[in-house]
Amino acid sequence: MLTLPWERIDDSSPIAAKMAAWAAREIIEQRFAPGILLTEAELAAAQGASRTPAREAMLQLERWRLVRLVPKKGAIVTTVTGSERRDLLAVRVLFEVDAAHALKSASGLEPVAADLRTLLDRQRQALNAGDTLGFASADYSFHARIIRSGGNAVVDEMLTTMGPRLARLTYQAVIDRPGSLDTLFDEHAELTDLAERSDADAFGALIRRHIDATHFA
Amino acid sequence: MLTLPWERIDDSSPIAAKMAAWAAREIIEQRFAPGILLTEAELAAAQGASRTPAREAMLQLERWRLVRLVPKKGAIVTTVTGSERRDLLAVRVLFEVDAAHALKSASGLEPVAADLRTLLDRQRQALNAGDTLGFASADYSFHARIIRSGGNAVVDEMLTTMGPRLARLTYQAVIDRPGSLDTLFDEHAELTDLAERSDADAFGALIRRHIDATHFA
DNA sequence: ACTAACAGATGCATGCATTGATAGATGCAA
DNA sequence: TTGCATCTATCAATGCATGCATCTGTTAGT
Repeated sequence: MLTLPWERIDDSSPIAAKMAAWAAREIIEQRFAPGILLTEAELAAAQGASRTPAREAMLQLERWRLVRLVPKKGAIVTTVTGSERRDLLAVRVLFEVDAAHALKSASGLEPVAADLRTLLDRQRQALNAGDTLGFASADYSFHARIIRSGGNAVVDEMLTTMGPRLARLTYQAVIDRPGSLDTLFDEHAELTDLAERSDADAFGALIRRHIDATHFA
Repeated sequence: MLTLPWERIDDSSPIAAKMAAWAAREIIEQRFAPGILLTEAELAAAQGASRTPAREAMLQLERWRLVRLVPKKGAIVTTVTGSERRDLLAVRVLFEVDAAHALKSASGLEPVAADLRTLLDRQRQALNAGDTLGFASADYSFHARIIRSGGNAVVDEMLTTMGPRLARLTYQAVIDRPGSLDTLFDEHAELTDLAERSDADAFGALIRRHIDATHFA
């Protein structure tokens, strides 16, 4: 279903994957603050494992751009800058619009609509429960569902890589500007409506406006 | 300059990076054939190092999708499928068209044109010298220069990740259909011309046609 | 201010346990 | 007796732990 790392970890997952998912959540939920230095030894100790999987987890975290690896020094938790937000969301919207375009000349939006409705509900439930990370995850899944419908495997891979970063953005949007959530919900609902009516052009146009309203208001 | 891995390795690079770059070339130049099984020990022995950096290199190779990592078994060199080609180039063209669009409303195409001319020469020289990988690398740089001009850091990252895969595609196009190179050259030259004339619309349109002609003829 | 020693962290090597595949042996049925 | 399925022992490769060397930033001392 193209979910976020911490949603697909179970007990049998490799330790490295567990540690990466755990650390990603720590960073996104700001228990590891931007700027602080993480070490392999710390990570290993925190998870009761050795440095080897910890190192592997560090590489993952760097791939997700949640930390910046400084040779012979450590891993510094990154700050979400304005330009990162802009660039990241520009790519997401690029993928979304492209997927919407692909859908128009293919199977249509109907198969997607039901899933979007479900994911929208999940978002609302998470928010009501005060589960900010759950909300961010559901928001990611909502957009991922649209993009995935384009059927491009390479796009899928890239979106998966972007996942934790996108979740981090949404998490911060919820924390920093809770008022923007109403708009977000309205637009997601509208997107779902348009999907149900298979209006791909309006769908694409709304996606563009949606980004601006939610993250750059 | 946004180059390929084996172009930015020097003696002081980490062993893991060296091994990954070396193995990537072995795969792209088909000394490691699709389907064969690579092991960490092999890689380590071939480079006179231990398994630890070899493992790290394996993770890179998997990220580049040059191998598929099978747990407790090894790394299988992937095959370039038709769908991979389609999806990969679809993403490249998506980035290119977007970059061209961004340029139109920004600084214009002129600053890019000179670089494209240089890279086009590099392609021709590599081909004359029978340096197929050099040709593929220059081709990548040509497209990368266009995309990078869009100024989106996230796009840059993704393109970098795609680099070895794109080089592999071009390498195989040269090997399999050398006749297609004339078309490729003509179109790259035409793109350069359009860039010099700052005709962004024609530029974008030609990019789309270019992909089809080179890789799906 | 400059230098030198120190401490902490990575980079890399290596050893051990675990696991998945495979070849060979074994037993049973036709 | 031969063919086939199954079971087992072995082996190769990873997953992980750990130890040592190297490098970098810092701090104490002159």
